Formats: sequence, C-alpha cells, structure tokens
Amino acid sequence: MNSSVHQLFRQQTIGKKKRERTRGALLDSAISVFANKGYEGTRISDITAHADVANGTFYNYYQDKDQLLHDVALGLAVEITGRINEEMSDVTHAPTRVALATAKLLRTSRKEPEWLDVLLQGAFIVPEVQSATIQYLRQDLEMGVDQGEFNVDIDLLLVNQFISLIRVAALVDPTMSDETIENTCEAVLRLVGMSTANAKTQVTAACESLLEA
Amino acid sequence: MNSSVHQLFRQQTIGKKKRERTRGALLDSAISVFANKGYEGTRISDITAHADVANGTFYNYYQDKDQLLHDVALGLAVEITGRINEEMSDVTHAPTRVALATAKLLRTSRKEPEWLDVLLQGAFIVPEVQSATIQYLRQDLEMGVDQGEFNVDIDLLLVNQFISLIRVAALVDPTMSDETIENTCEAVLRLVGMSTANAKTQVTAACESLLEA
DNA sequence: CTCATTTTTGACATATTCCTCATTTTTCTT
DNA sequence: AAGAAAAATGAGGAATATGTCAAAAATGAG
Repeated sequence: MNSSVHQLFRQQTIGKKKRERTRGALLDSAISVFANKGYEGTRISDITAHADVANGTFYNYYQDKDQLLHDVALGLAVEITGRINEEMSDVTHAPTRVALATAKLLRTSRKEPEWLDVLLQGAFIVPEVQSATIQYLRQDLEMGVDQGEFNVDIDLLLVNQFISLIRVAALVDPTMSDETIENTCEAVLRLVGMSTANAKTQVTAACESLLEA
Repeated sequence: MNSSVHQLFRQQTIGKKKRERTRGALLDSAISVFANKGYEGTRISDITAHADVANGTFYNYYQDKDQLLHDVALGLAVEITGRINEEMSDVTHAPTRVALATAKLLRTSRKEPEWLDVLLQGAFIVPEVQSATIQYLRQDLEMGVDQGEFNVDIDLLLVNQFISLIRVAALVDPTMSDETIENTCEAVLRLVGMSTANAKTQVTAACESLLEA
C-alpha cells in the first residue's frame, strides 16, 4: 500500500521523532482514503492498511475517525488558505482577490484533487474547519462591498453559497479544466452581484496574471 | 415506531393490495430514516423498525439500500416537480418561473423538510434521479436565455450550481425562513446573470403571488 | 554500542450488520 | 367461511469492524 503521491503531512514531519512521522503517515493516508471512499465509507483498517501500519497503531494516535478527520481537514485548511493568502498579499482589489483565490483554489484541486475533496468534507462535518475555511473568504467579500464592487448582503447563507459553488466544480468536473475554473470564478462573482460582463472581465484579467506566475 | 407525519407513498397505495401497501410503508420510512441518519448512515434494520415490519420483510421488496433510495428519491422527484410545474402551467415569463419554482420548492421543504433532503441525496447518488430533477429546470433556464432575461451559458455546471444553492438553503436554515427563501431566490437569479436590483424585483413579485395562493 | 523508553504489532474478544429461509401468519378470492 | 396463495416473521450463520493488550521490535539519548 501507501501509493499516495502527495506527502503533505509527512513532508512537515521529516526530521522529527518517529511519533510525529507516523502521525504524518496516518494523516496523508487519511486524505487518500477519505477522498476515495468518503468519510462515512472509510474503515479504520482502510487507513492503517494504506499507511502500512498495523491496525492497533491507529489507536496510539486517535480515538476515532472523527478526531482524524478534524486534524486532516484543519491541516488542509491551514495549508491551502495560508498559501493562497500569501500569494495574494499585494492584491487589494476585492473582485480580483475573489477571482484569484477561487482560481488558485481550483488549480490546487487540479493538482491535488484529494485535498479539496477532504477539506470540503471536513467543512461540512467539523464546525472548526468550517470557521477556518470561511474566515478569509468573508473578509474579501466584505472588502468588495466596501469598495462598491459587490452588491449583496454578506451573511452566513451567502458564504455557504459561495463554498457550494466551489464544491460543485469539483463534483461536476474532477479533472478541473480551465473552462470549469473560469466558469466557476464568473459564477461566484455573479453570485455576489456583479454583472455577467463585469465578471467575465475580472476573471479574464485574474486568470492571465495566474498564467504569468 | 412509525411516528412519521407524512404519508406520501402510503397515501398513494391506499386501497391497493397488501404488497403495495407494505412497499409504501417502507418507502415512507425510508424518507424519515434517510433524512435523519443520512443514506450512508442508515441500516436496513433502521428502516424496518421504523416501518414496524420484521427485518426479513425488507428483502421481499428490495435487494439493497441502493434500490430503495432509487425508488424513494425518484418518487419524490416526480411528486415534487409534478406539483410545482402544474401550479405554474400558466406562467410564461422565465424569471418568474424560476423564482416561483425555487420559492415553491423551498416552501415544500419548510412543510416537509425530509422530502427535499432525501431528494437531493438521491440526486447526488442516483443518476436517474439527477436527470429527472434537472429536466424541468433546464427548460426554464433556456427559456430565460431565449427571452433575453438570463445572460449566461446553460450547461451542466450551471444547472448543478443552481441545485447546490437550493441544497445550501436547506443546510444553513433547516427551518427555511421566508428570508432564506427570498435570499436563495435572489441568489439563483444573480447566478443566471440578472442584476441584484432586477433579481430583487422579480423575487418580490413572485413571492407576493405566492402569498395570494 | 547499550539499553531504557517509546512505539508497533496482530491475534482476539466483542459488537454490528447483512441476508437467508423454513415456518407461521395474513390476505382475499371464491 | 374455507383454503390456496401471498406475505411476514425472526432466529441464526456468515461476514465485517471495532478496540484492547501483552509481547515484540524499533528508537535514539548518552
């Protein structure tokens, strides 16, 4: 087993003690198994088999699946939102930020489809993950309203609508084509009250700057 | 057991032979149990217990949970879309149709929260249910484009985005307040390319006509 | 390299769910 | 109301998962 290509958590624990390295292996395996079998559908034994450890080893680290999902999804949330925000630190125009963040997130999902899948599963199950995910998004949306670019009330419903559009992209087109990415970016901008034409312009600009990078 | 208030399928089988009546009881029970425990989380025994029949009885009717979900969700899809379309047979203005259909659907969900929940679970798992659900929606969306009211390409992604906004409403506000209904109606109209102001106007008009009825 | 400490192991006892089928009970036609 | 056909029953075997723990193995500090 252990045929995963990504190594997010193991990368983070190289050089540390055995305990942290095994934990990293379990977390990485959890990503793959949760993504492929779904949270409900995965058995503890699926994860230990994938991580090449004995069944009992799991219980040295977690009491149950819930705790594991919590750690995995929260780790992914921190990693992904952290990266994206860092890359956008100099962008102050809200529509550009929103389009860029969406495009970057979906690009991540093209490269590591399992990450977004598990992050979203976590966001719908673990409240703490939901908060972590929403945090930055809400700031950008409110910035857009302040800048007079977004024409809509920002509330919990809207934020969740936003997230659900991301989710649908991954569901309808797991390969995450450029077309899907652009269409989704335009959709989220329309959702927050921009015109179709305006949204198209913003997305085109944002995606060009993405190709340079 | 069998504390369900709704009786959709049992209603449909009154007067028929025992076989159909028991099937109706299983289908009604499935609605309640799927809605409360989720499809993955429900056991066959949960459904038979809720229906007040022996465990083995289930297997006289279905080979597995999948087949039951198929029948339940498809039955709900036919019932719900049928009702809504009938009530809108005289409406020809696409934005009005879309706003009305959305509002009516969410109103149904307020009265019978389990119906929409299970219908959507089915739509994401059983392809045939997805088709049945999408069918009418797609017509109305294309009508809106033809009428020059919607300014967006109609494709599978868009249709799924639409459905996901419905889903979010049920998730964020299970009580389905008027506010949630109106906000969701406006959001779907913005999604298909209408301006915030225009969307608001349409929704207000549609919701008024809904109060008369 | 040594060895106390940490970590892993995997067999097993417990628990859950599935599904079958011989038997009993109900239905409903005549 | 009789009785053949239809339907329901639920005990129990097979399969799968969970969580524990005494013993074995690996680790890494000195």
